[in-house]
Amino acid sequence: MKIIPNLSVDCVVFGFDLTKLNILLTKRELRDPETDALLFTDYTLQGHHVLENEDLDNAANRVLKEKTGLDSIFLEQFHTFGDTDRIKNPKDMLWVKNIYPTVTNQVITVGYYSLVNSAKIHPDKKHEDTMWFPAENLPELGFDHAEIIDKALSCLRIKLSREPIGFELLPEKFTLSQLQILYEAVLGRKYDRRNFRKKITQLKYIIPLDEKQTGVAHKPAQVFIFSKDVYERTKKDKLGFPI
Amino acid sequence: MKIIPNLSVDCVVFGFDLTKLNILLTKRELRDPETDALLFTDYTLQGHHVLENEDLDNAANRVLKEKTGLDSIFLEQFHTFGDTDRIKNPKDMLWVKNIYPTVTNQVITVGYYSLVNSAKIHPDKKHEDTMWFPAENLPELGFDHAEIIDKALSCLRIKLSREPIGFELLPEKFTLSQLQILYEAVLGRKYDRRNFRKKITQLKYIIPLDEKQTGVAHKPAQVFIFSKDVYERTKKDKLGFPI
DNA sequence: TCAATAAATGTATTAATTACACAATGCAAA
DNA sequence: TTTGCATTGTGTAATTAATACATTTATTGA
Repeated sequence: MKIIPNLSVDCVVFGFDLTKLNILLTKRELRDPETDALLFTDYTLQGHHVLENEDLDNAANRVLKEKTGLDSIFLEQFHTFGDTDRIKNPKDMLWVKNIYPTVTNQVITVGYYSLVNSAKIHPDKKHEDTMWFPAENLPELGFDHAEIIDKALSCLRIKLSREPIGFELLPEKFTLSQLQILYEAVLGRKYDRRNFRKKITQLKYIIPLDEKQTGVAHKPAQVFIFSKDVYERTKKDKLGFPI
Repeated sequence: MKIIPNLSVDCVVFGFDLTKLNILLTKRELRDPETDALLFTDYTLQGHHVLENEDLDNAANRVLKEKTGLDSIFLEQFHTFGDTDRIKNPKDMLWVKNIYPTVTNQVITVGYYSLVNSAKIHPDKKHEDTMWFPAENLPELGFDHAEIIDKALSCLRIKLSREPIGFELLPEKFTLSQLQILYEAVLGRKYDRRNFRKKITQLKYIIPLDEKQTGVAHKPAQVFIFSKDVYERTKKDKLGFPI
């Protein structure tokens, strides 16, 4: 399959480990082709060129599948980055010249973000250079990926404050505290415990189970599930979080 | 300047005529190259391929300038359409074959919407095929432009409900009724007159002038202006730290 | 001067948001 | 077995925002 040289997708994979928001990044190294000396190392998003005759959304799904092993996860297109000087940093220009010498210097990239429960991505031999970083504390990034991540996060915030997509970041069964920590981590603010629970428990699509948390050294919490089904049917009762 | 054959921008130009929301469309005709018989006619958005070495945002601005004469108006990227079967309607395939025989059949297009006060676009000899249609009552559209318009409108609604961008659609001086009609037209719902005014008049960045509407056959309304300046400053105030 | 039109205005009701503190549970360590 | 620790689970009052609703006023044109 031939790539389309001037078009790529980049995926910002957000993960939540029940504590904080993380972003999946892949280590990039450039070595001198002659001396093998390490020229630089940094981290990048999961991206790849779109293939000829491939839908854009499929390209994003393919990249995710290849880089994380995950299939059919939440994926949302958020912005397309098309400045001609996107690749302007000397290290990036060097990298492109070495790795993709055939690629035009004007590549536009379509940004997607996806939401996964971090536990689902195991540290994998095949992808040992790919790992989670706290969204609050990212390493040095390549290309314009810092900008792409900023935009992804601000789009995610708007989306999360309007639609119940946070469950994509949680295990199927979760506690209300976990849900609250998730909202706080993504939206970057705190909520009052009782007010948060009051709001959540009046949503019919967040359903309490007859089941408790196990293996914790304190009072175990009740566990809940999110019903997409009930949500779709009752979309009228809206979820709105003031940011 | 050479075009990039697989990349275009399409602009959904929204206009408001103090009554309803309109969309600017350009008539498209295809005639048989031999008999000159009219094969079909419909309407399309303002779009064009991106040029080599042109920033995406610049391409959108260029298209607007070319098609409407307008410069530096509100322009917002909202979605990129990249399905391989975007052009699947027989009439569109025929059109591409006739008009752009060199263009690959896989073109992705980046959607922008822009907001203008309709009065600013005069019916112009140079662009007599370009005209306004009520957003509620559009003619037959080419390509996937109906889908693009739907998405543009839903993105505009989200944006308008979060940020004061409606003023881009109004003349500099406007009345509160005009503003209300605008919000109703875009968001597709009605507001109570007194409640709407109560809400608006407590915003510091919507400033009453010592001036009244003239030439109307009823009690003239007070006129207001929007101060982007005040808005930017008061927005920042919200981010202050409590002591 | 009258009719028509849209502007301007206030109050009461309901709903949503915010602020706030302590007892109960289960595990782990002593 | 007792005690300490960590976290869950809960209610009420105060504030703010959203909603519903009707009459008088200024201007133009007939």
